[in-house]
Amino acid sequence: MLLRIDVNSGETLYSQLSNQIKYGIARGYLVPGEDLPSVRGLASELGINMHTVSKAYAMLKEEGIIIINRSKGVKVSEEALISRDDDYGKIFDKKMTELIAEGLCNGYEKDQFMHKANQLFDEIGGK
Amino acid sequence: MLLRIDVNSGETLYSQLSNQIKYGIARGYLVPGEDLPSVRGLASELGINMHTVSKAYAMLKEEGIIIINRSKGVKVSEEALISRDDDYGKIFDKKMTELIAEGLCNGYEKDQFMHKANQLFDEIGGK
DNA sequence: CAACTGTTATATTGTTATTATAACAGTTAG
DNA sequence: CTAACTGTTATAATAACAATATAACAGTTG
Repeated sequence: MLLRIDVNSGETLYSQLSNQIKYGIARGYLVPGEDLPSVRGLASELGINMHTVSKAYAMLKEEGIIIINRSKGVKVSEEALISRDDDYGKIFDKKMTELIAEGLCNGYEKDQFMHKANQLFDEIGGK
Repeated sequence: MLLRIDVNSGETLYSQLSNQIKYGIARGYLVPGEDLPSVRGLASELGINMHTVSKAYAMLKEEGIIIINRSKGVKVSEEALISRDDDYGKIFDKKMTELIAEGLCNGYEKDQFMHKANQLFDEIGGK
């Protein structure tokens, strides 16, 4: 899977990486069990520091999305698409509430929100 | 409207403020045309610095959500709930795509996403 | 043993967040 | 007119964070 980062996006590099990997899994570009590049390999490929990649991986590991083995490497968790963390519910609620509130302040009513969600799910290929 | 900030949340103070004001508008706690506290007043009330409040207000002004008058003060824009910024469409798409991808990685399928969105819209009182 | 894994440690640089003062310019009430 | 209020601008200090750079450590594998 192709990963790209933009140093001028305002978003931190590790956050960009983390988000793109999540998107890749959601989209099916990355499948559970699949190996991910090594921290050194990916850092070299992207032209960034090893620790920046390591931090992105650590965050994904914290969410249970990837599995890190100290000597074997990194792979997508077999349960990457399965609900497992109850604490995530609150985080998800907060994020969605923020998106809804901000959307409403920009003229996105419920109908439009739902329509856009449908559209994006279709693009991603979610069930 | 009651505003609260948490210095240990990880989220920046100005971002917390901005999000809460957006939520207040979406929820109807703040109505278009309504006056907002002065930068000094709100800073004092919250126990934070004037410039932190000013930054939050500047961001909301940038989004067209509030109106700032150098000598009269700050109020919610009359068009706070009306679509006006075409550039926001891309930002909204990106944010929702991130939420969908992350949700899928945590076991939130389309059905659950839609159900949660419906529920939160009901709570907020969106049409 | 050599080459690879992720991890840990230490240090440096640059940016951002937050606070602190102070001054400026426009508006409004007394 | 003055005093008290607006937001804005400037400058500075501190702390935290992001990113980089080296280096070493401890497992695993060919």
